[in-house]
Amino acid sequence: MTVRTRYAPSPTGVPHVGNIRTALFDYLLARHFGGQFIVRIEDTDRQRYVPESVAGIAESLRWLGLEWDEGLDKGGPYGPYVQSERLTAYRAAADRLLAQGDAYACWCSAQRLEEVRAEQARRKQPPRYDRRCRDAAGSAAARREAEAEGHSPVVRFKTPLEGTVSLDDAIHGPLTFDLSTIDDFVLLKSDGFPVYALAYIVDDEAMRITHVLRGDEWIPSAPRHVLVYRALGVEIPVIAHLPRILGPDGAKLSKRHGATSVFEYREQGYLPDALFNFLGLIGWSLDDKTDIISREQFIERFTLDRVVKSPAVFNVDKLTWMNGVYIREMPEARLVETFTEWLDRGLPSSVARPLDRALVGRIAPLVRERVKLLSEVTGYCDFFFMDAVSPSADDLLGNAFASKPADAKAALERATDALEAVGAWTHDEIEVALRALGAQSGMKAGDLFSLVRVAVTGRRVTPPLFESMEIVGRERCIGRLRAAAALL
RNA sequence: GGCGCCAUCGUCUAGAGGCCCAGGACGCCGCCCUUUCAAGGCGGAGAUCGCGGGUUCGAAUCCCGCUGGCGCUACCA
Repeated sequence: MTVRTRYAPSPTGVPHVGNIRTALFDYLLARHFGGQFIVRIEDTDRQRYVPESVAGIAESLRWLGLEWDEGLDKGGPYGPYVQSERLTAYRAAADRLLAQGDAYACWCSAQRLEEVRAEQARRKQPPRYDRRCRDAAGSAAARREAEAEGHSPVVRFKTPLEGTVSLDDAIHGPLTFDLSTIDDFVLLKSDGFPVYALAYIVDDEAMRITHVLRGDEWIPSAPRHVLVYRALGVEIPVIAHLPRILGPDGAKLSKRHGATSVFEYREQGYLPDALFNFLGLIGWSLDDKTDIISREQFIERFTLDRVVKSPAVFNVDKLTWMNGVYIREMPEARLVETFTEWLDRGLPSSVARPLDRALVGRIAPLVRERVKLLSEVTGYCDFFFMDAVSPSADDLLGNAFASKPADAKAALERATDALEAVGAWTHDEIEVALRALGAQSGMKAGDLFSLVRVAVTGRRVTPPLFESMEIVGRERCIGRLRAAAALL
């Protein structure tokens, strides 16, 4: 039997990293066993439906490199892969349950349901449907009211009153629930749309899904699902409830903790490879020491039995570190391409486009090991691209010259002279000249260098100075040195 | 209120009775390298394995109880 997993998001907003981690595990499990990874849209909640988010889901999956085999824009043999287009199947399943006596029509109004719950709350009873429509008399009465008010019925599952239900979770092991705590839940809403518990089971069967992965907030409703599987005569797939991803305070990861959307991470300059690796390590591990893991390795090694039960806090610092690792390990050509993209976005419009790739190619080696986020690239190398820089006097003087600007000005002038005299404009020659100047003028080398650094780059923190100067070129360096001297 | 899930350094985790007075990684702190910042190297602090009982010659690992955190309790997923 081939393994078929599915990622079944609700199109209600932007793709959340917690959600996408489930997709990642679905993907890995399917690939590990050489099976199929399917994406199905669960748009049965018409209130929360956001049409544009379907495209966002596809985009985030593609960006992360979670290529699917069926669904979304790909179609496939078991389509449609959108629940709103499968309504007849749910209706048919509901009718079957109705005919079998496993379900019944409930005519109670939303208002009555609310009143019942309020009353139960008042009495400190667990809020639950009171099963008024479960028997003929109650149903008939409710129906008269409903028809007077003009509202349609829902279909409810007729939950057995006593006994237990169990399921064997692939991660949590056996889970058992008391039927007396489960009420008669809704299967089909009055608008004709199914509720999750009916829709996913019908679809998973139709689509031959073998493994269901979802967040463990679903555990409490799992027994209902077992009831539906049985009533429908559907074989229960492997069910795995994944540990959730939390914010630093232990609560559900949300906006107030920082970025939650996959796109926000992309915007901040995280690499898909890094996010893939990081997310793959939330709730799963390869062994006791490996944390940089290639996609191939993930696929080769991923199994459900190494998924942990406990929830995990999303540790952005580690993601950021990991992103730096991936940037450092990126092949040269791809690095240049990536840096060029980010520079194109980040550099002021005064810099001529298209950007000089050869130049980026010379800069990249100097910058790659200092960058943790791609969004930082521009800040490290804008001065290579600009005609002039505009350092502040304070930055120029730093601590060393704070009280003696005249000395700084003199040093800048002497540096200008020394650099004009340099033979070949290479970083070695530049360094020799500047060191000689430092030694003969009695300045600390570091003080002189940082003065020159700010003058040439406009910044206090930069890639290595001499290599940078070599790339910036003699003309521009000397011009910037003069401009800086004039500033003091 | 009811039901449920979870519980090893701040964080992610390794650990499936002796290899563990608990290993790795991020972060943090030192030192080295060094023209800034990184990267890199070396070292360090950091977990009475939530608590209390058992079982066992021996428990982070098995059992029971407790506590804490979190979740569910919708015609949302």
